[in-house]
Amino acid sequence: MAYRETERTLAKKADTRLRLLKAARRLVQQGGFAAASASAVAKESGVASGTIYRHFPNKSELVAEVFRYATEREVAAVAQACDAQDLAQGKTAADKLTAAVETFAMRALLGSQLAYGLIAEPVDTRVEQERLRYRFAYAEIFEDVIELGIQRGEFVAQDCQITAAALVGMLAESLVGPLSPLSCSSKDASLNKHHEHDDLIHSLTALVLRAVGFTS
Amino acid sequence: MAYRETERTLAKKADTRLRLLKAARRLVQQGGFAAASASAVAKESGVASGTIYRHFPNKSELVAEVFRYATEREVAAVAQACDAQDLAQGKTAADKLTAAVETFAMRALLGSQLAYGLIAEPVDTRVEQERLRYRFAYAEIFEDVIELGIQRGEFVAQDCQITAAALVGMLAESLVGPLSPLSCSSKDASLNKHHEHDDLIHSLTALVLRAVGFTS
DNA sequence: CTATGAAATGAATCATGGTTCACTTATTTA
DNA sequence: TAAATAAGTGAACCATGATTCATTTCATAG
Repeated sequence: MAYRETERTLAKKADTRLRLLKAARRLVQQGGFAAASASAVAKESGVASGTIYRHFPNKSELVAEVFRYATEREVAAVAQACDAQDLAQGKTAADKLTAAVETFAMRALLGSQLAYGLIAEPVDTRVEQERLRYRFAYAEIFEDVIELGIQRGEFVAQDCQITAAALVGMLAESLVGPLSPLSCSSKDASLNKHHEHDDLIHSLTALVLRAVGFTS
Repeated sequence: MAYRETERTLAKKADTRLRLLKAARRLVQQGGFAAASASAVAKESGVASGTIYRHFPNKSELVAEVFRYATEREVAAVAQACDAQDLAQGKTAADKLTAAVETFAMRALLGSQLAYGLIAEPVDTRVEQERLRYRFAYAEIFEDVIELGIQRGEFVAQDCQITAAALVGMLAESLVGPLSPLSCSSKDASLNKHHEHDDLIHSLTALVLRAVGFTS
């Protein structure tokens, strides 16, 4: 015999795989999923196009993994912001919901290209599956908070699932959808951006609180 | 000289063009825009694929025209439902908004494949432009009603544009989005469909009224 | 050094679906 | 009927981008 996988070779393989994923992510962050063609990913990570298929069964799986990874970060951030509003410290369900919306919105506004990719950009069926989970994940966070708010008498009684889905759609449309102030936005050079962002976020939190029937 | 366009030839030409549009629409209603490939449209309307290009500069324009036509019907229906709630007859802005939401929702639920195509299905850039107008058109209807409601003291003061966009996203997501009760829906055979539809619509109207800060 | 298994290469190939165009058919007027 | 003009045809063509695979390079162990 004469060959066996060793730590070193294994590490190198893992490294190449990771390089591919990171290159793809970089491309998505810059130009959306459309910019992450197989050859572009290969070039960006400094390997040949065929190499992709040594590490992934097909391009969709590579992209799906990028999507999943990016997604988990986003959802985790929102969940964390939500959990950080500790009821024991006198915080309310409304505080939790507000934190969730603010976090979602802030992150979407800052990484707008990524947000567009995750939320709105046309993707193939395989990746659309991941997006489905992604939206469900958000909806579940909202659902839990809304349920909590109802139990605590902060929010009006309602079908939490429908409201949660509606909130996801609401945020998606107003933050990255075609009607978003961003995509419609003029030429301004990020001077008033902060103001605009803050205004938008305030409007959205107010809107969401009203939607769940929060009565201050 | 020896040839001139006459009424008959002109009519025949218009007829073929119309046949193409109708065939395309039929395909979209059944299987979304994905089902309306050039050759499918040609086959469905009983002509050769090349004929399409005698009547449209390219496929996108044909599809865009189908989209625009379908869209105008939808928007008109909502606008009309809205206008039908005559303030002089003691109706309120809330009545108008409710009618708009109900109409939007009902139509989306009944023609779900078309709704999916108009609202959510991935389409090419040219058609995406039409979708932009489509969403704007809805948003404008909502915006006007919200403004009216604020003036009349029915709704809370708010940024009407943001709310309007958010409402569009809300309806889109809960009616045809991946989280829609429909796409998640089980196997049920349209027996309880009506109930489900009604429940969903009631939830949505209530949600929307809360969102605009309507206080009954 | 050499045999062996795996990773990398990248030009060639495939798949999909829109678009072209040389040619045929239809309609109209002299 | 002939000339003129336009509509219709559909196989060939093209563009895009994923995928394959014969070949080469690399790492390991005897």
